[in-house]
Amino acid sequence: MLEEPNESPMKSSPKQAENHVYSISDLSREFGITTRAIRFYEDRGLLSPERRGQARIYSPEDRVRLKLILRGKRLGFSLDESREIIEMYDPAHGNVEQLQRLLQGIEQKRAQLQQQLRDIQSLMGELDEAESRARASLAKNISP
Amino acid sequence: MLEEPNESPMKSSPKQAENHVYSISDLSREFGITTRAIRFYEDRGLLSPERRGQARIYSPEDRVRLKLILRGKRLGFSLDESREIIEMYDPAHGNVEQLQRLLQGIEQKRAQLQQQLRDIQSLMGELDEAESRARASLAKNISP
DNA sequence: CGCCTGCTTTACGTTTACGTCAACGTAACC
DNA sequence: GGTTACGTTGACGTAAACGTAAAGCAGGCG
Repeated sequence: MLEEPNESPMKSSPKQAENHVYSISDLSREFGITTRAIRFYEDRGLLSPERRGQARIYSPEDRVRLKLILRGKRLGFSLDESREIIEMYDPAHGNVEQLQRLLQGIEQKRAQLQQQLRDIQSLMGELDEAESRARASLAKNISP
Repeated sequence: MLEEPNESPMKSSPKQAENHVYSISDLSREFGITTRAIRFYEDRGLLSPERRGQARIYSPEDRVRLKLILRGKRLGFSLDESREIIEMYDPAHGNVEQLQRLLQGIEQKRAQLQQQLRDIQSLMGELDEAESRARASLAKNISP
């Protein structure tokens, strides 16, 4: 666990409520991924942690971003897609045209998610049927 | 469009209700994928169409399988995963032990789909928030 | 007959998302 | 001061899912 190098034993300058930080292996352990993967996400522009010398130090915000990346992976998104989605959160879009493109992107993602919802619904139903058939077949094979 | 070579002008032997078949380009057009992709799915064991000479001819069942593959892709499944799911449908599992492994696999997939559902729910909510912020920012920028 | 269209196989190339060393830096500790 | 733990930057390797020619066969047609 990465610890703050407190010069004095007192909590130095509690300027913010959360000054918790993570090392790269902290995050790799927590999420069950390799440090290589985390560095790769940084390479692809999805993370940009602070540095203490050479070492990366991750803020709680970085940790949230990582969670969003992994959620995106569970939904089958590419890293580029996840990056786009994450960029939809921060309000770094002053331009009107950009805001409209953002709204368009949001609408697109929403449509995709609705399609995924439909896909999941049908797959769930089909799994139910498959389970029924399997259970019936089991009952027949166990007590013939 | 691939047509049956009817020796006689009469519909020869209507032994089955559906004797519709598809060429590989029929399917590629219908689903907006390349023939290369379809052949690749066959190579990976997801399809096994009949042959008329060298040419592949696809039945309605093959077409359904292809639809299942593409649905799997939308959900972020690998071709191996999609193959496993498709194999859950057909009742080619006589052995009791295999049936139990099948039930296990079904349960696993169900858990994964439920996780995806949760992920989609939260992402949808976050998209709503992002849209609100964008609209607010737009209103501010348009009539300051 | 030659050409076109559609299909085939073979094979090498590409992108994504990392895995896997290698070689090195640094801080702690015994 | 050597070792151990953890970190770093390359650099090369790899699996998945195709893309992209290249070269050839089969049938229809003007």
